[in-house]
Amino acid sequence: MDKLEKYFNQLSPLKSTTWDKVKPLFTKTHLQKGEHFIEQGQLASKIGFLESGIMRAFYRNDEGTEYNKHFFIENSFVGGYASLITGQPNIIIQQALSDCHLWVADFKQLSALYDTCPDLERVARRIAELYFVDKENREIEIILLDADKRYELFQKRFPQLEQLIAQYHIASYLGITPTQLSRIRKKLAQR
Amino acid sequence: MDKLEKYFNQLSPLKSTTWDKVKPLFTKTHLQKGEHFIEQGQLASKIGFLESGIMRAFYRNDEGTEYNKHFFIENSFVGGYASLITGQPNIIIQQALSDCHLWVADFKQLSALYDTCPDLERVARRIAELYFVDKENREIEIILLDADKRYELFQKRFPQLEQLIAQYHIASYLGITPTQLSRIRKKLAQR
DNA sequence: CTGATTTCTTTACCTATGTAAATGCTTCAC
DNA sequence: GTGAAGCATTTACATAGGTAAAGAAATCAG
Repeated sequence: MDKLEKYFNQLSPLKSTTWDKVKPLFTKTHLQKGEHFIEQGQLASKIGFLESGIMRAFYRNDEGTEYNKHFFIENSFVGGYASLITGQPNIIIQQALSDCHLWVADFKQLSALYDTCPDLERVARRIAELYFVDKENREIEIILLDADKRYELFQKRFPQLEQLIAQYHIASYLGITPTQLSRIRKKLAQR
Repeated sequence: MDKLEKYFNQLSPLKSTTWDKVKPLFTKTHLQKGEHFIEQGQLASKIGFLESGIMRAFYRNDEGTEYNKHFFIENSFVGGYASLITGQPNIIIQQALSDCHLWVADFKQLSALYDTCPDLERVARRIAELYFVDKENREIEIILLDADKRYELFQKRFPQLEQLIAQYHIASYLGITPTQLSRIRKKLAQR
């Protein structure tokens, strides 16, 4: 769990006494390819730190249309963040796209430490802030860039990923159909 | 500045000693219709609380295409949030769409209080978290809903706004052209 | 009130992307 | 290695939405 400690510390240094309280809350977990970390409709309760593997977060509407909101690679937090924060039922499914190793903690226990460990709450604040900035950029990309450009951005942002996951997952992340992604790939290959 | 105090407190209660430190950082400001609160390219330094009026946050790319990311109505924070957080130059312009009354503070002075006032940092955390949830929902809407549905959502979310601002601002918020919005309005009127 | 300016709508045409179905191509279990 | 299942590509057609320009309506300055 060195990776987790490093991740925390680069956001904002944690006192060792805080880390001593945080550490025991996390237990090692394994997810097999295809398994879900969190389901739609339930209240989120746990937070995970992805040490290795690939996961996706996706939304599925009533008609069964899926949209891949995000891919997680190593050194990312997973969990129904919005549900944890708002206490509303979770609407985002998270699934392992490969075998995954995670450290998992109960979010209530973790956030209960905010009262006595302001340095931990600071980390939480920074995470929320950075997540927001991330989303803001993505929003602009979605609105202002066409799918060709978003595809190129995806390739830059997740260089390794394209080889490891299915095309239709990438298409869903880009907000288009596999058909359209195939057309785009053809066009780019011809240049 | 009662509204500001109320706003803080409903996110997470502030100690009165904290409020005593926060309050003097804010000074009253007026923006005329059309004035900018923050420009593209500069480092954000101030944060404002919109007491009355309407503002918009928009992105403008190299070709001059604008995208209205957000409308602010009374009781909202304005300011180059991403720039304040990351220290990178601001890319989002914020402009008054009507005469506006704001309370404005220097963000560095405000965030410097986090060290001594954990209750203030908690408010900051909650704001960041809620902003994130907001963006997450908007992302899903943009990808999965067509413009007709997004328009109806806009009308529900900002009931008063449609009368007060130009159609092309709404179109830009929806990520479409005024032409398309006009078509949608025509279609909806015929039902 | 009147002319000028801005905004909204309409039209004609074009492009990106969706849908559905057929065809290949991989991969994986056995 | 072989067959089945899943995946990617292609094709034909349909639709949402863009662009440009013109016309209609609303707003504003004097």
